[in-house]
Amino acid sequence: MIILNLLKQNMNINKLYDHKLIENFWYKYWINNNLFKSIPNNKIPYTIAMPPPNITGVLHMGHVLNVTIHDVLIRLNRMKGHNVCLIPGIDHASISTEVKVMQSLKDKNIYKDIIGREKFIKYVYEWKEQYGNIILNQIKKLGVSCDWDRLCFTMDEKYYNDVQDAFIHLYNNKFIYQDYKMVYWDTKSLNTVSDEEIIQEPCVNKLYYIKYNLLHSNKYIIVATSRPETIIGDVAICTFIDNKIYPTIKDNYALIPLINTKIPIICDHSISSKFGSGYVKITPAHDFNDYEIAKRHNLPVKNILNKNGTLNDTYEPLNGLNRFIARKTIVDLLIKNGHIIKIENYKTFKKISKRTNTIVEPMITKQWFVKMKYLSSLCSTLLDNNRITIYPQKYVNVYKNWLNNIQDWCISRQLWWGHRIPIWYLKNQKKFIVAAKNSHQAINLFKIQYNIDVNENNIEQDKDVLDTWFSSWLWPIKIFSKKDFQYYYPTNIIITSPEILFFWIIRMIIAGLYFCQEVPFKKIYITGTVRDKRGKKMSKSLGNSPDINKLIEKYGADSIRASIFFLSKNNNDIMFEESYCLQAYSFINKIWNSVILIESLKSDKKDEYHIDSLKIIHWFNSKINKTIIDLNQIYQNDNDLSKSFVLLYKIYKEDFCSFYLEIIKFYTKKQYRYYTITIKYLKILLKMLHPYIPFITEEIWHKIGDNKNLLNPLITSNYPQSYSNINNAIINDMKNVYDLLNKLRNFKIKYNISSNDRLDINIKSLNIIFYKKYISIIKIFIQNINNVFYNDDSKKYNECLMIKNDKIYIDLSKKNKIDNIKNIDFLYKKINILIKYKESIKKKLSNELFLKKAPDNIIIKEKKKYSDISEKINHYQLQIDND
RNA sequence: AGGAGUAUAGCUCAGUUGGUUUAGAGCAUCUGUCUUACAAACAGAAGGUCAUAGGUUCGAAUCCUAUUACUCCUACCA
Repeated sequence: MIILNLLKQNMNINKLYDHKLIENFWYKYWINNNLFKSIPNNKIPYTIAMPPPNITGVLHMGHVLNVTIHDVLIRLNRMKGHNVCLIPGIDHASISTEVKVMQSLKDKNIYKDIIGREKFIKYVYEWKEQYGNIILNQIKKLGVSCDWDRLCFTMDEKYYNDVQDAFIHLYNNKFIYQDYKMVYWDTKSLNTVSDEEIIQEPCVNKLYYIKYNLLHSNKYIIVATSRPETIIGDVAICTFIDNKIYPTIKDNYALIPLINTKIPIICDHSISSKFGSGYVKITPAHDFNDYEIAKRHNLPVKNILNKNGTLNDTYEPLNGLNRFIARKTIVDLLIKNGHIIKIENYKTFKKISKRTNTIVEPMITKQWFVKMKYLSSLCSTLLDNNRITIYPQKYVNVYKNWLNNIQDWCISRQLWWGHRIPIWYLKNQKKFIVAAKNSHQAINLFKIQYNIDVNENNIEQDKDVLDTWFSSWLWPIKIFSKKDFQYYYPTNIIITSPEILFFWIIRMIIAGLYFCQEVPFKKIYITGTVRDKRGKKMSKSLGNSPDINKLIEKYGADSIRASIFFLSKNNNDIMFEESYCLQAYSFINKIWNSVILIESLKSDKKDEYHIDSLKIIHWFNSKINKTIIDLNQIYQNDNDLSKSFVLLYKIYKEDFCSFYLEIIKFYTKKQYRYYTITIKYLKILLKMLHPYIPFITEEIWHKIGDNKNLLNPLITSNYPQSYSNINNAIINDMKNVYDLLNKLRNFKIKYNISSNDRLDINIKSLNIIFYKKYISIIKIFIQNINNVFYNDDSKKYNECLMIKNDKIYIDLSKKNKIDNIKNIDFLYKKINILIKYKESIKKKLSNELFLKKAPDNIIIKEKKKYSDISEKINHYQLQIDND
């Protein structure tokens, strides 16, 4: 048998769909014929600015999801006659790029601090040339129809300029200010470090319980700390809110051990009663949480560390000591003076700089901020006025929550790769500041604003660069030329993942409103997150995303795109596993094979239909029109692309292949011709499927009918409109035919009826017309049916099927009867279920309150149900009795 | 710690304003079938106390409250 299979496969090998060949061909064709290109014209535009992936990126499943949704919407709207424009881009990604390039330079023994800023930037550009396009090529492989001529990079000259303009504009309008912020500091490289450059390692640390005496009493309080050397920087003692002892000590002061400085005792909601002693020392200069508390309580900030990690002169015995040696020294002193009550071990994390392997130190630094209060108020009414809609709805609350709690935005980063902050200082006199794009402008401004004459040599530009988001928040407003902006802006939709709703989406809206007085997009479409089978988010760093190139190679881009929609239901998270591609792959295979069948229907003869087959043609006509309408409804309402794709999957696989084609195939054998009408339906189906699976549909489009010319590709064809009325009666009829078929197939299996058996049946029904109309179709699927009698009382065989209230008697006299006991068991099981159901309805109907309060139509329905069920039970009971 | 979300078949999810549903799909499972487009196919079967506990109602998977578990975002662990 296996050999036979192999033989068959080999014979059909040229019939197999070769996705690699076909996908490459069509992408090239689309590009070469400028079919993705968009130029302003008199059509209505449909524009999407694609979220620019990082240049450090490699395509992972999350991108595939995002990018595919983009392309489906774009292809759909292109076919619907819009002037569509999908703008691709890449993001310079300051931090991750700088870290990545530093890493690669480190292997060559090159260090950025040694080679200097200019040379380093040169290396970054070299790196970008080499690796920056990987992700774009992968996007192309997926078939995404971007206008590649509009490719935009956040470090392009024009974009760079725009970012600087935005900063200067905000600065001149007093939205940008300088303030202190706590950041992590690398004491060895003397630089700030970002979260991405920090490794967290679990470790066991010591927790010291230290006695602080009170000033106006002989009591004391115990404070737990892991960093005893910082007690000399204490400015307060803090306890939790419900501490019952607090009222008795709140007007008192605590004395710092050894140095005996008096500090106030406060309480704050951020302190937990469960950890440590319930009292915390507040050292604002050296701890993130303490810094926040100090700000809330107006406490001073007392720095005790030098930038290289040694202690300063706050307390003479520790002056100049390394922070870890200082800890030992002060612990010894505290023990000697009886201030240490106990020392405990506890599990925590230490944060280590990837650059130098030293433990990082919280440090207060001067940074640039954007005032957000007024800016965020610009978007407060957008949702209520429907200027922007969010899909799915569940993110509306998240959006509002973010907007209400928005904090000022720290936009400076101590890096070299990125947009350099356009601020100029007078050397050695930092209080003279101007915002300017270049030294030339700066010199002028110093003269105008401060009346100071300066030259290139005594001014300097701020060394830091801007947060990457400060460039990407301008994305939708700065990717167009001035002329194009009028035409394309605002864009129609933004498609993105939930985690950057705050970082990016809200900020883009703010920028759009502030700089252009118009929202940047009308709809926010939030996709799910792609996870692996264990629920972990798929990402590069975890390495749990499958290699997309390999997946495309194996299954084809169409399959990968389709599987996204099989999985992404309701925009929920996707648990991805490679095996899920198989369903989509077999669907593609199915489509290809169905076309082989359809092409075999081709004939020179004039079309001529068998009278019975017209029903199926009319039915499919209604069905396809209904699908067109249903799809349009989905596209108009919420763009739940998974729902629409599954609808298409079902009509193609179940209605078209399993039903329509099976019947057509049957009549074709009898020399009737159905090619033209079938091609008409196929074309409509291809059009509707094209946005999801563009390659195979385009290929088939050119292989069928009279369409064998490349001048009329599917990608730019017109999207199908509903063209005739929907006959709901026939759709309903066919559903009943389907039910009947199921019952008969069941019956066949139960009674072990072989395909050679020919059986007579007698149908007793009030609706004989229905059976007479469709019996020819039923016979195609159930070839066992021999003579059919209607309401013939002389023919009442024992075996009987109940369908609704119709009875279909089947003569099994020519056939061995099946095992009676088994059959009776089955019938009893059925009766039991029905009796249970009957009871529940009886209970309902005998409930007076139900009869009094429930609406009439419900009561009538329940009564009808009751009588129907009673009859069914009787019917089954009768069968048992007869056996 | 704050905010949001989810809980329905082995898995991924539907389930319209509470009553046409005896809670449905698709995968996976099991059974049957080489059938001239497709065995990566076709046909069939089995599988569920709708997370738990209360409440509202004539009637709850659906509305309300509490609990539990998980996920995400933000901020963190003295």
